[in-house]
Amino acid sequence: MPELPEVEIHARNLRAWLVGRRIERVEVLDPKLLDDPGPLPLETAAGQRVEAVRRDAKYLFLDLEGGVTLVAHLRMTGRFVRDAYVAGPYPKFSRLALYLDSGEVVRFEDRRRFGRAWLVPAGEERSLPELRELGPDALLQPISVERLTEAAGKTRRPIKVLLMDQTLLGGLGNICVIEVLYRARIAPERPANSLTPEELRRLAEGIPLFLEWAIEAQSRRELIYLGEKGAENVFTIYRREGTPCPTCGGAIVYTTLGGRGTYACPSCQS
DNA sequence: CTTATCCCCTGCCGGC
DNA sequence: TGCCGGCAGGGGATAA
Repeated sequence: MPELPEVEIHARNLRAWLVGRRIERVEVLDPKLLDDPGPLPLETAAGQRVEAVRRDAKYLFLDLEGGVTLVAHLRMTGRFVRDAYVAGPYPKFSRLALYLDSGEVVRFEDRRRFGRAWLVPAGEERSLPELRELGPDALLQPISVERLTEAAGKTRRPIKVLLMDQTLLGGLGNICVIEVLYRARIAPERPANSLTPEELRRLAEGIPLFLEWAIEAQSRRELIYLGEKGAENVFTIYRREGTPCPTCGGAIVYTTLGGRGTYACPSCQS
């Protein structure tokens, strides 16, 4: 269930696998992937060489030589994998297959089928309705204290909900926000307009630092999403209800906020 | 306009 | 063991 760090790791993998390779054939294995259709049929990508792979927020972009870009979002359970070509049925949950001139296949797997892909003319990815209001990338264009202060001052929404709003800044999801708020010692339910200048400064500075850390931490082994077999929880408080806070030793508590599971240390975060 | 709730899907886990 | 509710790191649509 990827957020910016996991999507960034995907971008690095895809860059190594795809740049300079030609996509010989495109096979859409689950039409649900195209439920919200883009301007061009995905199969148009066939025969084209991959020039670059980019990431913006939680979106991936494959720039192809023919002046088109394949845009993908992993949603909750999507992932790209690479295999040597073998004949026979696809592994379960395969939604898209890109056959490469190297004899390899890059597949998109997605258990819950929320993932989406679109093909757009180069430079026009922002014309997709979903990307039209997307805010600046949380890592590549870190939010300034001034902009965060301005946005926070305008709303009583909990700060956790505000930070997950992709129109303010793109890339943070449930885990990132939980961990960033813990590091900044701010309670998730605090109304955004109640934060002090010092707290807003800690937050703005802490976001890119956490993202860098999370990318590094999760690059160290194979990327397996939490909840799947073999997953390792590298995070400090996420999914650690009842375990001792590493700072004060008190118990981490679980609540819900905006319909999402939330973890916090009530004595360290206020 | 903002904010809260529901929905899309499927698998897994814990409790009974 | 079997069933069932609850939950899951996404975002959009809809209702208030």
